Amino acid sequence: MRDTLKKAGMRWTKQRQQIYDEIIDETKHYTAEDIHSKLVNKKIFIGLSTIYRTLQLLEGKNIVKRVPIGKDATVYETCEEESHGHHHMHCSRCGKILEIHVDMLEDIEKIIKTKYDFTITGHTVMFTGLCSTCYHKAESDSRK
Amino acid sequence: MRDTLKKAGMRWTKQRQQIYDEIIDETKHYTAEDIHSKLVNKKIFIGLSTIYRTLQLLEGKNIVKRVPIGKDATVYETCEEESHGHHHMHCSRCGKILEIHVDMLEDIEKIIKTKYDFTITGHTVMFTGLCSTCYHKAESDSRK
DNA sequence: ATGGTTGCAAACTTTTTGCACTTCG
DNA sequence: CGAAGTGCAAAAAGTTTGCAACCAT
Repeated sequence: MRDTLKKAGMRWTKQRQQIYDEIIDETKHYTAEDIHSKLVNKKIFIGLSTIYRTLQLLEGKNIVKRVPIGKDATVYETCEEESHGHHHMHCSRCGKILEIHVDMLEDIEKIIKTKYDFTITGHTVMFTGLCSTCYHKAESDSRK
Repeated sequence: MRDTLKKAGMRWTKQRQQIYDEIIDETKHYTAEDIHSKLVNKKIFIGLSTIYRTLQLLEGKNIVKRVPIGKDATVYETCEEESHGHHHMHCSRCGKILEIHVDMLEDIEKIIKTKYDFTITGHTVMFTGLCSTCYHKAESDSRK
């Protein structure tokens, strides 16, 4: 990331390093607010606007990407190095987000390239439904 | 839609009818604002908040669904009756949204049910990349 | 030195909410 | 009639922006 930014003539600042530290080991999803409060907990004070600006920057550089979760704030996740990674399942009852690790889109992407001449650089898949727990709860609710 | 709402003990009002008329024949995407201004153009005045409330309601009833497009406002589309329908491709250069009509997730959904016991009721797929036009433009740009 | 970067506060946008009034059933 | 729905205006919530000070290179 440091090199990517430098190559683009941008600077590697203390703030960017600190944001980077927050999101790099992160397998989870986060909003600008999330990062801000995690830093505040560590007594590190960075302006919220800096975080917004940094996330936008990193999105443009394909270091983070938005995930279509959360109807209020913009949720991001750190892009994975290898291949295409995981997908999401969103339980419409409890709101939980689960990750799926199933290889699935490789073949489809080839078809799309052939059929539509669209060059794919990334994708987001979100399944909606009921997680195991909620599915069973919903069943027993309906028996009442 | 009328029956769906009535069954849930909700009322079929003039406003809901008018919003319904706007979105039903719609193959496109729309925001609350879009619907509002289309109605205003037809000299129909409905409070914006009513539209927000209605869209939320319809989302819960699976009549419309959000699509992860547009970083500013919430974009919806009307759910399709049959099967699972289409998916989206978002060109990161020109911003155009293209629709893909490729059957793809049926098999994967079965796998997910078995592997994760997650009951899928819908899904959203968004591919990011370059459309044919932009891909060729980008190529020639890099030769300059 | 110089131009990208930050912090702060103010501005903006989108979405939500309280409440009195209206309307469907 | 009574409960659900609407409109309006005010409030929230999230995000962006202008600008002076700051600091990597």
